[in-house]
Amino acid sequence: MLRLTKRSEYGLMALAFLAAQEPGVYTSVREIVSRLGTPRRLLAEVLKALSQAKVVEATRGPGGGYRMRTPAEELSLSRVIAILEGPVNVARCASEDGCDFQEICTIQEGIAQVADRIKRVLDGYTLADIVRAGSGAAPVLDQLSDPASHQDRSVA
Amino acid sequence: MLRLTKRSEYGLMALAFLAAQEPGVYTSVREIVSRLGTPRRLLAEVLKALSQAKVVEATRGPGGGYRMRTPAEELSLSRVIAILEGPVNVARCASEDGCDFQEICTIQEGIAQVADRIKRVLDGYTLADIVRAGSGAAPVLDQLSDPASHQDRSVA
DNA sequence: GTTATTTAGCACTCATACAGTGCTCTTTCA
DNA sequence: TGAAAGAGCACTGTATGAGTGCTAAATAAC
Repeated sequence: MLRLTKRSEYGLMALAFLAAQEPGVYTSVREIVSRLGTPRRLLAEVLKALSQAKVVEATRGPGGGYRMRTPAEELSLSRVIAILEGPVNVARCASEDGCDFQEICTIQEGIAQVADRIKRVLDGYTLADIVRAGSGAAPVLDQLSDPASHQDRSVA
Repeated sequence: MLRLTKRSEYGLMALAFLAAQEPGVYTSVREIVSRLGTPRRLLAEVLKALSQAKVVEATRGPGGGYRMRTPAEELSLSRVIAILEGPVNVARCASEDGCDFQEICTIQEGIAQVADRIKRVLDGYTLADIVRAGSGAAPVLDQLSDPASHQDRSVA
């Protein structure tokens, strides 16, 4: 259905929040949840996953919590999504499993291209870009690679 | 999960097949299925939907079936997907319903940008492009707008 | 060392939507 | 009139997403 899961959304929200904190400071799940209003346990799981993937780091006990580990500028959207909902496979065709119709399917190549292009969009966006966009500024890579600006072939 | 549904895949396969037939000739579901190996009833539903959306046209009775109505060059991927699985909303944030965290969410803008960019990729790809790719050729718009070629910031 | 705080680990439930199928009706051509 | 083909209708099973409860282990403060 070509949509991000809540896990990814919550994860990105939490990461944006953590990235905005004082560097080095730990913020607890309780505190993040009280700000964002997301389901507590779910966010905890998301953060745990991000912690295991070394995107954030955790400390237990009073005063503990999470803080950024990977700089926002180096954290791609595709990485976050891969951690929270598995690797991005826009089409089964393009996935490792391969498609069931390999022999006769004429769209495989084309779909793979599309999937690849979407993948690259996600690769190209960093957490920093996401946050930046929220503050009004345009993401860094717009000038390099926005297909939109060149493209008016839309039919829909 | 950021993936196309089978409906879309089957639909695109069938459309590619129809687009490759003699212009004007009707091809029955039975025949398409016998070639593609997709589940019969499911493909029938998909084609019915495409017919109602005037992408293909149908005739009943012996010798009947489906044929293209919208030229492959004018049929965008996003249109097909919209018909077969509803409008593309990469993130709920970006959807019409709006997100539940509007007040505090700092990633909304950024996500909307990403969603928009993905949407444009899908807008920009036509059935003709998909088919072309399968025959070895590069899609028409690669030279205009492939972000990939400019972009090596991938972290993942 | 006891206590409070906080992450870690584990498994289950509920809701949604995707995938697939059976049967009958209507249209159309031979 | 009969056979072929799409149209209409609704249901079932499965996967995955979303959300929750409880307990254990670590750590800091007292």
